[in-house]
Amino acid sequence: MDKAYTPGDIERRIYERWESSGSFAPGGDGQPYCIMLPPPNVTGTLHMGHAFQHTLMDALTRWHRMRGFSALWQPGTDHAGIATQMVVERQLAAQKQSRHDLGREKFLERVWQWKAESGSTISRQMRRLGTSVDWSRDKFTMDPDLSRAVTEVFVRLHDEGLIYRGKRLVNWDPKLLTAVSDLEVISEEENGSLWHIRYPIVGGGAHVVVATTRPETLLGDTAVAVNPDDERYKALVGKQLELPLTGRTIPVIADSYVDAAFGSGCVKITPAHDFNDYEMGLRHDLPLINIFTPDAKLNENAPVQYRGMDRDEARSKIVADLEAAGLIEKIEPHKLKVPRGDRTHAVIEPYLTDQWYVKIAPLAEPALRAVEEGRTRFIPENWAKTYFEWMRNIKDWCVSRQLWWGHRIPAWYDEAGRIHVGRDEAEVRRKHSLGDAKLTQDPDVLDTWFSSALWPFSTLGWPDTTPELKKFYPTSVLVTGFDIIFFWVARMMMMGLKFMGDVPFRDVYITGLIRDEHGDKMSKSKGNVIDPLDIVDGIALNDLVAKRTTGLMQPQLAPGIEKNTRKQFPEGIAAYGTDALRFTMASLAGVSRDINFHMGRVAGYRNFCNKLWNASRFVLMTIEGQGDLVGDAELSVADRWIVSRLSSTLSRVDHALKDYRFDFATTALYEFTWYEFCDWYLELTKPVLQSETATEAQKRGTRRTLATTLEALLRALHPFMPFITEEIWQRVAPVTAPLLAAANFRGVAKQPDLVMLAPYPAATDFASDDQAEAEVGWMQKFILAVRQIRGEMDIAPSRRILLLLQNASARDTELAGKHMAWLTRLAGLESIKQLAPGEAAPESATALLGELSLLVPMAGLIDPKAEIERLTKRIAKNDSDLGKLRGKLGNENFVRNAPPDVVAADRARVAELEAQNASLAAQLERVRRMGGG
RNA sequence: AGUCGCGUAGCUCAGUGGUAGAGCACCUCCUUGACAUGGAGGUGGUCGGUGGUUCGAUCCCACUCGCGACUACCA
Repeated sequence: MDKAYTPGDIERRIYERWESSGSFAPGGDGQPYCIMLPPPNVTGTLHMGHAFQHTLMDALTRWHRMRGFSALWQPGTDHAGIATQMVVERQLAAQKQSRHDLGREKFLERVWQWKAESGSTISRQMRRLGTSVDWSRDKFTMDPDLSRAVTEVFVRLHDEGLIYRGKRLVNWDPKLLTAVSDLEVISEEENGSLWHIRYPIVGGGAHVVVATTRPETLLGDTAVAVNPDDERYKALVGKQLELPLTGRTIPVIADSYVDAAFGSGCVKITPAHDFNDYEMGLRHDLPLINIFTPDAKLNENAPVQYRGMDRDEARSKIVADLEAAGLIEKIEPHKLKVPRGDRTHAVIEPYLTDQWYVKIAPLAEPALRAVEEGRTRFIPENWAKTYFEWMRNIKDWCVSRQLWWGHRIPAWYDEAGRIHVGRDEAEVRRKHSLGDAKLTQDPDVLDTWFSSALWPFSTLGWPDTTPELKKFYPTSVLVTGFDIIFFWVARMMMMGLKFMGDVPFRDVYITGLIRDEHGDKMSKSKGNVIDPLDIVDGIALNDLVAKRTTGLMQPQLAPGIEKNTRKQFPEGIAAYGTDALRFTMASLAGVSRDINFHMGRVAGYRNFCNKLWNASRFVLMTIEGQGDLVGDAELSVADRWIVSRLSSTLSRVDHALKDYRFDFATTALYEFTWYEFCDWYLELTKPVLQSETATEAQKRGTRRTLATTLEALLRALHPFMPFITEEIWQRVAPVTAPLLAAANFRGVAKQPDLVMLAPYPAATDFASDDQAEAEVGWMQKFILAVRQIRGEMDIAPSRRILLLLQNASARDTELAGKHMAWLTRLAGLESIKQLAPGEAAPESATALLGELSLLVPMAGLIDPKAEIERLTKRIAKNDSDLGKLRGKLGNENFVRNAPPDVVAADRARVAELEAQNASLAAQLERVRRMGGG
């Protein structure tokens, strides 16, 4: 094995082996376990959020697979209607073409072609991350079978009256020329103005003032509203006003929606261009005057001088004309929330159109109940509240989009304009006895999320009753971000309950959102995006700069981005490998909502990979050529200790993973590997293996423990770092195979070829050993105490020192004698000498281990001043602790009310500290007499 | 306005009704036969503030300050 772990070539080779062996498909007849991959956009690329979530899903899948579950991780991609169509339209625009130049059919061909070209990018990236999805079941939302499910759902919902067509105000994107759902509208505060406009009262000479943020919509006003209780305007209700610039008159109406305290207390009402006004219009039977074309230019309902103007241009002109007419009272700066399309950022226009809607209340109710009753569980459970909040206030879902890329709505119009819904044209004709009447299919497509909502069952073969559907639905867990609870999770719940009669998943694990190291969202315009594969493979600084500064929407940001990038990554990014990235991701997966990503963390786990690699190198070097591991073997206390520690680690991991605490699981494994296996156990094996007096059975016991512990550790780490564990395991497994076979381990006579198919180690596979833990614990404290003296006294590691034991108990004497070889080796001792009771000790630096004093003679080794300082510090620390404890014990309420064991523990602690301080004080006095003074 | 979350070491974060933890950073010593992507030791915190409950609060409760997210609405 090489001296350092180099991930690059190993990873590709191993993935290829896994995939070609068919090991990703659910095998065996174990309990089903299923995760649905949230389908990424087919033309997208993998970002940090994917890397994060996919790591967690892969860890869960591999963990269950190794535990004998029949585990399916279902992959697939989403057609992402708007996003994908926009990409292709942009490509066309570069050639000065629009989709209309091509026509629907040709345009769709282009999109399919683009899908074919770029669709493999994301799956290639997923493979690099070790993703163990069942590629043989890969799905795309517009595959024929999934499209069939979409049509089926639409038709059934329509037949039940849960899908209807209606004319009402929708969120209209004038750039895309399509309706979008409420969720696709992002409202953010922007600076605007509040225009106060005078509306003359008919026949009076007086006027009322209305305040508006959208003066151009004045042309569509059909009333002015006041609060019915507003004394100022009571007399005005029912009167007519002159609507400026239009020659129309409009009534003053009273409606309690109006807040008398805001502005002048008079509101202009434009029912065709504002959601609240629309509602008010319905209440008061007001006419609707639509003044916009679909691309938000003024139409023929506007006075002729404004027709054809863009809404912004019209605003300026109208304000100027009002001003000229003396009808502007004032203009104030005003902050307002501007609704924009989440894809186009165009200002969304409430617009009156015919659209298809899903009647949501009857679907939401069971979905709400399922979570209330715990049939689906949110983790962390707080997210259930967010879900409830939305589901209780949910509004009908506009599902039609005036796009071309997507699932065509299965509705046909006859020449009389009647609508017929059916699975296909033939069925429609049959069902409605339409003969060969001329039928035209609805040109619209469905919201992308409509098909996504069916994902948990459409991918498993619904509407057919397939074996997979029976086996894997409901799925085990959904892993996703909180940003799509409404878009996706809630809708899957509704559709799953409606069409499968059961929840789509038992658990919903909501992950945090990956941000940059400052907590900022990663975005192209901030220039802080990191491509996960650049962490895996590394990237040179100049390439990184180029990647971050090309294709910017605002090219003027490039210099700043370049500067920050060069500052943050002066050397570019090193090739840390997939396992380091994955371990980092898992270690970040706690309960918090925002996750700040630090490259330093990855470097740390890259080092961890290297540590594991080198520990394995040591184990293999130690074992190879040293004979058969099967045979008489005697386990040392260290051997029994590491096995016991492994057992308790595995128990921690098991609990952590059952709670989706990937951070705890990785910490447990990291601590065991580095701090127990490497720092202690490997060092403890050396004196045994190099000993001239140890028996062959003792050496075999240690070699065997080294091998089996490492082998189990590799299996335990595998869900988190699949590549390095597979690579090392391939070398270790042949060594341990005969042992496992001899023990008929877990009834598995034959070891599998891959660690990914090996059984996950269980805590119960390894013996707990309290006695070994106690003895090794004693040794550790002994060694640490000596090291502390060495460290603080700056004694070179190469310098062997003499250690004197004073006041040793029988047990101290026994353990010190029994473990002499370990103690001298790990503490860097020349020898250990036990002082007889009453025997005088030379001037020494002291450490205490309970009653036992460890003395390091100072002569020629230690500066008395340093020892005085050290002792003084220890005593001061003890005094401070003693002060607190005595205060506590002096409070009779504490002694009376606290649990007896707590009181007893504190008393014991006081006694111990007092004894220590007495001993330390005496020592201090002696050192002072000797050198200090 | 409503809902939710956060405030713990220089940084990023765990955590607990009973002696404050990790990683990174920092300081000292060390190339010793797995590993300098390493080893040994160390410095560093009134756990945002105030009050309450309790024998005891960083933890539970109330209030408060600061930060953030989401939902709705703002003429």
